[in-house]
Amino acid sequence: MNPTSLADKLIKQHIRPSYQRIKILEYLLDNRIHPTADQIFNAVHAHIPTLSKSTVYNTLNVFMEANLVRAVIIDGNEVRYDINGEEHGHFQCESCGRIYDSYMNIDALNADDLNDFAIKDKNVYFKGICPQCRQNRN
Amino acid sequence: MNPTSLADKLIKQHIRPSYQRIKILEYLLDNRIHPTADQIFNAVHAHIPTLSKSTVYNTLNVFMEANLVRAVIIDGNEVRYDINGEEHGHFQCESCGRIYDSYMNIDALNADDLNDFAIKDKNVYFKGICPQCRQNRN
DNA sequence: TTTTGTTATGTAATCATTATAATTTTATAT
DNA sequence: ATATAAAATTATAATGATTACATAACAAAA
Repeated sequence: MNPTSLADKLIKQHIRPSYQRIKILEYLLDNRIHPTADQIFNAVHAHIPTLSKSTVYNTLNVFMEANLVRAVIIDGNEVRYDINGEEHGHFQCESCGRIYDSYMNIDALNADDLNDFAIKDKNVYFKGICPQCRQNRN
Repeated sequence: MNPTSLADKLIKQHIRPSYQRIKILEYLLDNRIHPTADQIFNAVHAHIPTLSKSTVYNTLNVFMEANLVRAVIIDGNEVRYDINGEEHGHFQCESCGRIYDSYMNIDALNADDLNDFAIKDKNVYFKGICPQCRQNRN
C-alpha cells in the first residue's frame, strides 16, 4: 500500500497522519503476526532512528481508540496488537508462542445468563500446540 | 468447608497442605470474585500476618499447575484467579471492572481452520456493561 | 510570522510478577 | 529421637511492560 492511501486510512479515522503513525500502520498491515509493542518498535525503529517507544505506545492507543487495531491479551505479560478487522478468534501455541487467527463462528455462542448485560465485544482464544510444533515434538 | 477437607482437596492434587495454602484455598472457595493476587494477599494477610506476597504467587502457580485454579486474563495489567472448575466463560464490565461467570456453550465453537492444531484450552470472554452499571448510567 | 494546538521524544515512575538467597518448616532415615 | 535432606516460606531485589510527565519539534491557522 502506498503512503498516500495509508495516510487516507488514518484521516478517515480522524487521526492525523504523521510519519511515525504511517510507518507503524504500514508495519502492522505488512506483518500480521500480532506483534508486541516491542516488536513494532524494533522494526519501525530501523526505518526511523529517532523513533521513541512512547510514540509506539501512544500510536497504538490512538489506533485502538479508533478501532483500527485491537489488543490481543492471552499472555498475562505482554499485549499483542492485531490489525485484522474481521471478527475472528485466536490460537496461541504453548510451545512457540505464535498466535494464529481462526475464523470461528463466535456468534454461535449464546449466553442466556447475560441477557441483561450490554455485550460490546466478544473474545475467543484457544491454546494448545500448533502443527509445526507437534511435528517437532516439543 | 472445614480445614481437614481443604487439606484433603490439596493432598488429592499432590500438593502439600501448608497452613498458607489452606488459607489461600479457603479464600478462593469462599470469594468467587476472580480476585487478583493482591486481593488474595490482603485478605489472607489479615489472618496470617507473616504471609508474604511471594507465597501467594507461588501458591497460585502451584494451584494452576494442578488445575485447581485458572488464570483469567482479560485486563492486560493484572491476572485474576478463578477456582471455578466447570467449563464457563466470563464477562467483564468495562465500567466497574467486575468479572462475571457465564455458562455459555463453548463447545459449539467450531474452528475448522484449527483441525491440525492440538487444542488444550478454550477461553471466552465478553466485555460490555453489567446490569447494575447500566442502571447507574455510568 | 506569531500564536496555538498537536505530536514526538526521552526519561523517570509505576506496578505486577519473578528471581534469588536465606530461613523455617516438614519429612525421611539412621 | 536426632541428623539429614527436601520442601515451603519469607524478604528483598530484579525485571520488564506500560504509563506519566516535561520538553522539544512540528503543523495549522490567524
